[in-house]
Amino acid sequence: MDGGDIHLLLSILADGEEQARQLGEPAAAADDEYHGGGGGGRGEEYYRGVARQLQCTLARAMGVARAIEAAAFAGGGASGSRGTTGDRSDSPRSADESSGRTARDAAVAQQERHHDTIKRRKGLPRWTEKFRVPDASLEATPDDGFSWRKYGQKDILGAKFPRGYYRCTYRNAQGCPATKQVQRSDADLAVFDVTYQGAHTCHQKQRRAAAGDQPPPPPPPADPSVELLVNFKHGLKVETNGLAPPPPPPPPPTTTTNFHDGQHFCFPSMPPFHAGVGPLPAPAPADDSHNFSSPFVSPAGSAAGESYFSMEQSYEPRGGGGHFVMSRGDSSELHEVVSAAASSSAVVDPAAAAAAAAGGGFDYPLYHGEFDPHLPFPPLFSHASMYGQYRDA
DNA sequence: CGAATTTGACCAAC
DNA sequence: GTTGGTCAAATTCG
Repeated sequence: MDGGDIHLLLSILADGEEQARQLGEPAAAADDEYHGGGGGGRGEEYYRGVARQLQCTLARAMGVARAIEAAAFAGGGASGSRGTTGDRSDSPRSADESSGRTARDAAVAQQERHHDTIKRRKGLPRWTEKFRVPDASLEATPDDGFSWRKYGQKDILGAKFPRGYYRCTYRNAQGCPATKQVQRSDADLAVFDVTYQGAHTCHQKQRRAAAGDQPPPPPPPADPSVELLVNFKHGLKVETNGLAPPPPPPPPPTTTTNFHDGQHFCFPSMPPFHAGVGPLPAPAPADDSHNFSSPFVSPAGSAAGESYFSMEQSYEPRGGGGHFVMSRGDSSELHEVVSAAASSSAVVDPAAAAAAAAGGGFDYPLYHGEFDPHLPFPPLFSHASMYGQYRDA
């Protein structure tokens, strides 16, 4: 990792700080173009918007931080060759990333524990996000804006629902190593567990790549965060615009998953690992932050009323990496966890705290993250050989 | 017709 | 031996 990433991280954190500040002094920034709903003014929408924005920012920061961390610990040696098909050099995964959660998530966490033996593919960064959908009847899986191709499905021991395996659509075309596993929680049908592995190195437009509809909105404003905020506001309110496809009717299952029933959600699913790892033609930092914010808040994707995703993210610990949790309105808990993990996530601490404060009073989705200080970073470009298949290539 | 999904088989890690 | 993850042929979809 180089200073560049640190720089990026600092930059992102600065954003977060600014956002946190906005939350602190709402009156001021509140109504640029949004005079809230009259009376109380900037009300919740505003706060939510900022809160989410902040969440996005933090997610980004985390992504960068992870990349940095990972790289820092990558020294080891990314071994060399790998077998043809399934090669998995992994390491036991222990810990259950579920700690410091709200009771309501306990169930979900429970499911998570089944993961005792998750096999991981080489040291690709891996993290989990949970999505809670308002309507459990929906079949769709969270759409992060990226295009995925399903390559497998498997029944998992202890889980009612099969786990779907996806890989980036552009794996062959661009050698993108990103993959994800989607599994619906049996404890809570409205919860989807999405485990991502490997960052996207492809250049797909995550915007609505999967959606296939809704034309990409206007060009991103100079300040992504502004757009974010604006979108949030729109999304949260106007949402059910004619634009969004009927939320209730469950869209075709899986595959090029679209979650537009869902909504705006900031999606840290693509931590900028590429920014600091591997010989990638790393995009400019500025670009990065851009990618983070704008894509996920498609106005059209807004969902119904109060229903929006609850997202939780966790970074798989390996041998007990630190972790932090941000949960709404429970700063005490947060503090505990945060402090407990301070050692390894110092970078995020301040931000997390801020976020905690910020989220304290909103429908702030639970946010949970973990770091893996020992994340090995194998040659990012081995994908070709690791999977190197797919007939049509 | 090409692309994406399905699904059983295969393989490697416990 | 069991389980999770991936492969790849067959099938379906657009």
